[in-house]
Amino acid sequence: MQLIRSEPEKVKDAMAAKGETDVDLDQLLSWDVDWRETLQELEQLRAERNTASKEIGRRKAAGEPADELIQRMKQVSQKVGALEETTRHLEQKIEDALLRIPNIPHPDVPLGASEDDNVEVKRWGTPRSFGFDARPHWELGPELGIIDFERAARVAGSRFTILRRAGAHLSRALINFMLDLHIEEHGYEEVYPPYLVNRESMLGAGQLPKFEDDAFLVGKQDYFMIPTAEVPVTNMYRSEIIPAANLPYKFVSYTACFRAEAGAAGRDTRGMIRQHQFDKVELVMYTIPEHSYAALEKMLGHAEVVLQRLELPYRCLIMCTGDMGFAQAKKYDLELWMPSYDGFVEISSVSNFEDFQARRANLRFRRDREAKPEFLHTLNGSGVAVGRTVAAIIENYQEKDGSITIPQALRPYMRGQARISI
RNA sequence: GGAGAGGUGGUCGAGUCUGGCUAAAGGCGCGGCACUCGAAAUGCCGAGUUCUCGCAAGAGAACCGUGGGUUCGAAUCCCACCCUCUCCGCCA
Repeated sequence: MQLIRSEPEKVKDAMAAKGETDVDLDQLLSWDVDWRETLQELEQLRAERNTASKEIGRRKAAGEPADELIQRMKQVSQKVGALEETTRHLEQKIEDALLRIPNIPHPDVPLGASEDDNVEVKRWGTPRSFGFDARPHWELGPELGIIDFERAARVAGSRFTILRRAGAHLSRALINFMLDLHIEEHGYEEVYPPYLVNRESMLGAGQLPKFEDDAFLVGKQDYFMIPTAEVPVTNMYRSEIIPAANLPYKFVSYTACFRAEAGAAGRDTRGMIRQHQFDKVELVMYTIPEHSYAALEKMLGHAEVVLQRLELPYRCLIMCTGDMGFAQAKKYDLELWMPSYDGFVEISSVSNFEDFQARRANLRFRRDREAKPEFLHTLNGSGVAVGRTVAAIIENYQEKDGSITIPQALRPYMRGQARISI
């Protein structure tokens, strides 16, 4: 709010860059003025009431009459009540508007309206030339008996997958491989959080109020199924004040993720690219503000190592203002080469949220004992999405006879198995 | 699910019956100072958060799990909800 008061133009520019039109800033500013005016009046009346109440207490103790003062305070209290009502009303409107204002993009981020304006910053590996007709994972998987789409549809519906035998094993191997890599080589702490979270956590991570339709809401308890481990993990320290000496926190978390994919009807309907449920190994960091951009580059590197060890060709994009999302200040996407798409498919996105989530979730740190609490910065990145990696391995490592070679790095996690065949 | 107990500051813990003098005793922990060659022990002093007004010094308001209510006035009384603990039942 302070930023909006002092630099409304900057916020307006940011909203324009992200294509957000939800909030009328001038309206918001005028509510703010009203709020401060009524608040002043309210506080003055409360102060009056407080002193009078003390006086009443004193008089009663001394046996002096206080009826006339009490009568007067009745009036004052009534006014206080009315003013409290109006401030509360204004606060709610202001709060609601504030929650719908997007994060301000970092100055480095390219301006743009859509994914066409994203900038490719890196390409690693070369897509293999097969020398035969490469086939999609949604054919190879069922043929090998390692993916079962039909029965998944029977059991749950569309956009669900059943992995079987070597498919399930491959997925489990990937999870363990990624976790071990980030824990042992990159120094992350492993976290296994709840899959159901309360509304406050969704708000804190910036999923609400804007993206309520994308989440699954469970039961009458107001539990949301997590769309990513980012939600529980960035909320772990909600409303705590962390000593700066403890930072950065680096967490790696494997969870299933659940998404309604409400806006994606008809897209990626074949295969296991876009699912209501998928597995993901997620990286989350809490840093002090000066360190967050260096941490972003490091985290991006950590995600890249996964793909490099698996020897899967990928590219890295920096997302433009219009495509990067509501809560992020700067975001990279990693995209894997997917033969069936004859193109790249997102496998990881690594973002700096600066203090956007920290403000919502009230995540603070203290530089030293005397210092005032400040908001810290949060980052997260996929390290990486498991289901899509399974699909990419099947497609990129397929052989002419329809079998799948298992990447070297995964074999220790597959009891040495080198090939999946019928 | 049944029965009971409880949620107070960094932490432990009083205060709640009997509403006002309570930002809230006391202990521990923390910071500073004194004593000491240094340390321990001891003594003294100091530390909450958010918001509003103000250039500032400062003034004021709110906060005792959350939200309502009663009252001139609520940590304290009433209602609802959330959470924790103990016992019983059920359960992977």
